[in-house]
Amino acid sequence: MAALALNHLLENWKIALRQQGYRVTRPRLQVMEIIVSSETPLKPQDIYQLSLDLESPPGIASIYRTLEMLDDLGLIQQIHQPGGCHAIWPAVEGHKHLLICSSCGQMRVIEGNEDIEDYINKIEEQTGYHVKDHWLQLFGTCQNCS
Amino acid sequence: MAALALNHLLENWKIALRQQGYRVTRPRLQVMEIIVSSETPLKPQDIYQLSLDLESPPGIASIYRTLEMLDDLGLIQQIHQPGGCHAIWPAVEGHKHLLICSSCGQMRVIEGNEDIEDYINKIEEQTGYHVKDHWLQLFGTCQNCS
DNA sequence: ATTGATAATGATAATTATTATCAATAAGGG
DNA sequence: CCCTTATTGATAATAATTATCATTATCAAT
Repeated sequence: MAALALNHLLENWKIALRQQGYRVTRPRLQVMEIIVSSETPLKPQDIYQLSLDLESPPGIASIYRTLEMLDDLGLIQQIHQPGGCHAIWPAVEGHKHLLICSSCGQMRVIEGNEDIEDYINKIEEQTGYHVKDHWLQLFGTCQNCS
Repeated sequence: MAALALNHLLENWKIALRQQGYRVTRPRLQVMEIIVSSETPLKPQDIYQLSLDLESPPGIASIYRTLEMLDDLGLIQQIHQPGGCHAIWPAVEGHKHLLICSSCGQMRVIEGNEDIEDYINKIEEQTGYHVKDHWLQLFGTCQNCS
């Protein structure tokens, strides 16, 4: 991330904190700087390890508290990666997609579709990435629950 | 899941175990039955709780060991749900999608696209679900790593 | 069907991750 | 520069997962 955009994001976060009545403290700033400076998604323990290089690192509890605050403010989001979640389901063949009811938890597996392939091809052209796999999950309400 | 399809899946799993030299034991059967009978994705502790209703429930360690085995055999997959992962990233506005390099971990945020909307509309018609949100993540190799 | 080699189990200790507690500290309005 | 009180750090408590090891049970070979 470019340093300018990075500082801009950090300034916006500080403003958001003050607007919601949160104090801008050194431990919070340390955690926020680590997050916005990172090229990759970080877990709480990742942040803790990185913070140990600082002169006066925050306590582990403050890291969790800061993450909870940032989440409440909608300033961070979860990233779902292979190995990251512990809920399991029988494996399905090929590129099926998942449809989950937010109300009752029921899950349906639906056929993958070429519509997505077109989209992925476009992204590969635009970014130079070679896409090998994709996950699509849809969240909503099933007929029973609506 | 219909009882017939359920039993068929379980039989296939037992065959897969034997083919790979794993023994088919009672604790493994108990865990596998709970998984294939479930309407919703289950976490290890969910399975443990459900197993306590059985006459002679497996030990917690056997549940984790069975899950590891099923994962090695490719018979189960992880399901990613809200609150399930702990990796975080600055929140993005709107329906952006994620492009993650499997090699270096670098992540890019890309614009959501109407191509996906068409696909979702089709799914809503087919299933009767009302889709409120979606996640799309693409995994591959960035230009640097390829 | 019985035996025997050994994979697998159960019980539990150890480890790791997260949350709760509370006296001491520091942010920021007045 | 105070004063109020939100926040912190240290650590205890809780929860989840993994490791250990003597005992048990599977299943191939007889």
